[in-house]
Amino acid sequence: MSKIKIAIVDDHQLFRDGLAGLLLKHEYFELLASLPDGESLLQFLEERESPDIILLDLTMPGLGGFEVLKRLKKHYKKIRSIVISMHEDGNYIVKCAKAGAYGYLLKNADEDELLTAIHKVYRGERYYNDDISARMFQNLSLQQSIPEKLTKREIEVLHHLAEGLTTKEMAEKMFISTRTIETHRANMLKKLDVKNTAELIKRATQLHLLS
Amino acid sequence: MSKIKIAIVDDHQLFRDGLAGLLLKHEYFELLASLPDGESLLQFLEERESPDIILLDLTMPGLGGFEVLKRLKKHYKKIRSIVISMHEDGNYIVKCAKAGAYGYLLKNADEDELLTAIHKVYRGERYYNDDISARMFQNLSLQQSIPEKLTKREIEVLHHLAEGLTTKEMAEKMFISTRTIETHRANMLKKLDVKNTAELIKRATQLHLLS
DNA sequence: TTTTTTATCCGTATAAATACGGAGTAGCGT
DNA sequence: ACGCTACTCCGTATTTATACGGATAAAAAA
Repeated sequence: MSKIKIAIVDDHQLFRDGLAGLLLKHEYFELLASLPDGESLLQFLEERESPDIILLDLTMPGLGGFEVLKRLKKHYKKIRSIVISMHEDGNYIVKCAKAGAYGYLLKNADEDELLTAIHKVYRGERYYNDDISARMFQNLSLQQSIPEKLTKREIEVLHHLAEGLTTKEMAEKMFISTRTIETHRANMLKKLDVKNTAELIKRATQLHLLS
Repeated sequence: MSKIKIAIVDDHQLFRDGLAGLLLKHEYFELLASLPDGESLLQFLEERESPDIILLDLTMPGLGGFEVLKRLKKHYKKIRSIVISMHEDGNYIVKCAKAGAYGYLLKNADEDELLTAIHKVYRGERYYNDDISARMFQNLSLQQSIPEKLTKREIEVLHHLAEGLTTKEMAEKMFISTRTIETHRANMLKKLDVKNTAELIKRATQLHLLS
């Protein structure tokens, strides 16, 4: 029975070493490469043999994890990636799934979970544990609740709102009529399906519109 | 010259192994123990020799990192802890510093940074990199802006506010007068030093009062 | 070129929030 | 026992937000 060929891509050596140490303990894995960034991976893939699975960090200097996922999806369809990331936010998880990731683990996943994920993905299945799935669904549910995006001006008003400005103060600051501000506010309430400004600010925070 | 005696405490074996592998590469470190939780550490300290430095995770089942820090501060004054955590939030960093941590690293710290931290802390200095320090100061700055805590009732009103309820609706839901709600709202505006409800919700979110 | 979207502004009206002041009572801390 | 805090509720007033409807013009998309 052939070994599962794996490559690790993570800019933190500490973490790569830990992963490598674990993988080397199991004889049905073959560690092809342990690489510090996306560029190294792409170069490796051009010159050497392809792994079955890539264990991929997201936040790396230069070519980031998302970009790597997209390139793999486009040019190396047979390679399946499992993202191993610090980010728990549903945004990241959804973005990874869309970019072609076969699985998503947090960096605090334990050995059993990692092994399970690798085997499932190797078989062509997806791996997302219950917690990760819940975050993904919660994020998708949040995104679904926005039928429409906010416009540039609305975003600007939103930021001023969050700073505590009144409609009158915003109008003065933006050199437009209070009525215009009123319209922008009303439109945002409708778009984000909220009752008032308090709920608007909360929803906007959840949707990362106030960063 | 004696070796620096180190213990690792982290519930994730992957991470412990990575750390251990790195430490064993350097001959001026002596790895006394690699332990999965706080209870194991305390037991180890009772029966075996004390390390100079503990590399300590925060989020562990059973006895958590904060509790461990406090116990160490109280009973093992000579042992210095460096927290190594996933949490980037200033709240955690400040809480660790207060609980007695000598240093704080994120789990994505690289080898050089880890070594620097260990050496500095071994000399009795603190180790917080620029980014960690900035988050700490930002958090302290936020906390300083609250001269007073919110009361139980105020928190309850705050949550309802964030759900979009009006003063009238909250009064009905909480079986109290609208005037009472008005007083709670006014008090919160004063306590958190904000101008209106929009800014209140934003500030409350920053202060993690709406989790 | 046409249609849609975005940004602008209006009249009129009601609801809600904020602000100034005040007060009584129960529970908690010293 | 006393003082303080938290919670309760009030009168009066102004400011602000929200809601219903409407409109024009420029820019972008189809």
